[in-house]
Amino acid sequence: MKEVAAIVTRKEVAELAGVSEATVSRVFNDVGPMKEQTRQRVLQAAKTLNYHPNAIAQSFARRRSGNLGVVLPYVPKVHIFSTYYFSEVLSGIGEQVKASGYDMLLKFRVPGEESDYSGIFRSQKVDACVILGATDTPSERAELKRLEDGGFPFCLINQHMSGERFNEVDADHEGGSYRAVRHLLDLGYRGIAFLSGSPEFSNSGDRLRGYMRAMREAGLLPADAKAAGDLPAHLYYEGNYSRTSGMKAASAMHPHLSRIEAVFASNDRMAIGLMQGLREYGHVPGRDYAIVGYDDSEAARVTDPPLTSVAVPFYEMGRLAAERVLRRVGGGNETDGGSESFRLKLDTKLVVRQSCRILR
Amino acid sequence: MKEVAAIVTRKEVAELAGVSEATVSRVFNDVGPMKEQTRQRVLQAAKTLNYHPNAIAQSFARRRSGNLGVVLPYVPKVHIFSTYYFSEVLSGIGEQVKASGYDMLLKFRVPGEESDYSGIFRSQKVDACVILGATDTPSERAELKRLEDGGFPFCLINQHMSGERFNEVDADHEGGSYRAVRHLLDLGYRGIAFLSGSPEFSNSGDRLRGYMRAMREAGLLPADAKAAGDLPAHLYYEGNYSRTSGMKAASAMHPHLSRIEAVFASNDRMAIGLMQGLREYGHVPGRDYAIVGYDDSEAARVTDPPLTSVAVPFYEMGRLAAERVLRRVGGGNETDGGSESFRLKLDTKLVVRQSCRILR
DNA sequence: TGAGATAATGAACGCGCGTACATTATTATG
DNA sequence: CATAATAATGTACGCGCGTTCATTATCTCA
Repeated sequence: MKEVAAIVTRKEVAELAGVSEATVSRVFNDVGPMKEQTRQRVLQAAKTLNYHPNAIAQSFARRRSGNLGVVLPYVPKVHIFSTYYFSEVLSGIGEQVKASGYDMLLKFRVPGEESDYSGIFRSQKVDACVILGATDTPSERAELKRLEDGGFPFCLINQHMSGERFNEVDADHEGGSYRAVRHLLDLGYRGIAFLSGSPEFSNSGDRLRGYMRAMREAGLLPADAKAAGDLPAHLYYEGNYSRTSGMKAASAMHPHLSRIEAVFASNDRMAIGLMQGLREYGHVPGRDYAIVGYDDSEAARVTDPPLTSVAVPFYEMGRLAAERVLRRVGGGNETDGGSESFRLKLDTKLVVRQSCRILR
Repeated sequence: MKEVAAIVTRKEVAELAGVSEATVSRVFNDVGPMKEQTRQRVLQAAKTLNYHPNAIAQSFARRRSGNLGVVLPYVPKVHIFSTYYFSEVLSGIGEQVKASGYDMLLKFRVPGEESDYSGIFRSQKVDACVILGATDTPSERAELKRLEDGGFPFCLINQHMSGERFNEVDADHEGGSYRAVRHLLDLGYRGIAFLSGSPEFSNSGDRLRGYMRAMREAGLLPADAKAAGDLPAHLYYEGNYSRTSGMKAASAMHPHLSRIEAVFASNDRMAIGLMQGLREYGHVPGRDYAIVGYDDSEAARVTDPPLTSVAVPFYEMGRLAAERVLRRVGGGNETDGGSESFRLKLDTKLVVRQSCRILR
């Protein structure tokens, strides 16, 4: 390895081209009137010297970093990028960031630590941010309020905070959930259990709401049933969206299998874990019970049997969040017309595969 | 949304604390002798004003960005983060970046565009970079040579460029491949086909080499067989690491099924696609033929039957690449001892599941 | 040809830090 | 108590840009 090569500045370009530094700057920023001859001279000198403007100096002078921050929850040793939700959203964000001429700066946030959001903003290293994995807790709400009060552009993905005016991109989880359970009902299933994810995520509540709405309409729940606590114990289980928590749920579900004909799981991973766990009790999906997952991840396609699942457009959610928030900072080609918060809710869709046979 | 809040600089902190700006700087950087009383006064003033140093100004003054660049290939609309290899490596990089107090800046590189590597370096926006998805083509080699010549610290992952002194973190794909095929041989299989990935990746060549070594040693190939061209046509297929290319390979393989007892596929996705494709011809994996995948992705565990697969420590590869290259810039707690290039090759491991029964 | 208007370019300085060198304050020693 | 040494702090400036305002060059018109 050799010494780091000398950095070429606009000063050297100016000298070689026989112009001032301001002219070099003007040429590179396409600013003001410029004689074509001068312009060519500068560009030629820059090419000769292999000059690239120093991005840090530019950011500093412009008071704009050119970075879109993406805030991810940090859990040690967890392969966060390998989680379907995160990977799809990030892919969508990446697409938009590239299209908008921004760079994507990842920030890992340790859950529970304070001031991380505010610090992200105040250090000026990102112009805006998109937040994944936010939870609806009082301290996190307070931090987000601080960000909002400071006028810093950000957007939550897949996490609704009712009563706040935060920018959000979400999906119709209630609707997706409802359709999944209606599908099971239409196939003749009545004893339909629900495997929930962690309740601090708004989307877990949405899924539960959709499940309960469908069950109430089918007369399988009392008309005033509103919360998980109103469900019969044998119909409600909870995991943390991981496959292993799905396997654990299988153990909990095992004593009640005679009363359960179908299961609606809050994501594919838990559905898969549940299927694996129940198979150990000789209970075969698609034959002995029906199962619907959520997310329509790649894995849903390769299980045995392939999983009926609710498709959520995570990629598009990521892309839209990035697009909208970058518009707020004037990073794109247009400036957003107003300063009102934006709330988008994208449609979900049921993808039917072989995990649910016609029962009756 | 409100106006962006006024940014507090060290000037305001200095005024409130009754010291000079240099003292504020010293306190925040823990530099030089400092009276404890003065230090507390400064910290209190900073807290009162909610001061955070401006990261861009710091980077500029320090001539160091604090960013580790991660270069990813950009293919429009491809959900790159959802690919097992990328997601695992990125998770490992993320872990190390967090531990080293760096930020992770993603750069998408359009394959075929020139000067992207050099521009990344010259814009000074990253202090070092880790490159994923590099290919062994003359133009890309030339670009990497330019980076190396400029003394810019970078590291290739999973891509060996023979004859160069680039920093590399790789895995023993030849060994993993060899063990996979030996496993099939030990189970009694003789007609073992190979489904290769794209040949511009060095690791595709490694897998092929391992396959061929095992087959030669078993007397199933001539002693001088060295390249794909030396293989019988019915034993060699090529895909591009995607599941759909695996399904396509099933069609190509179908006419030769009577001569194929087992398949070694270059990654799990192609293995899965192949299994799905062959199942459409009534050919059932684990019963009618054996199959071994590569990567040991999550999907390998949920297929029917669960896939025997070679586990590659992508996460650890990412983590080590980041660690090593950040050491080069003095980003970690230690400075690397020398300026020699580093080359790491991590072990792979065969994980046996139910896709290969004992044949004879 | 001269004056006025417009185009093109240069000089100067700020952005918010880090730090070298200068200055001041404090402590130790004879 | 005076001097020397050391600790603590301040002044000034650079980092490489973007851009305002001043200056110079060029063009148009009477």
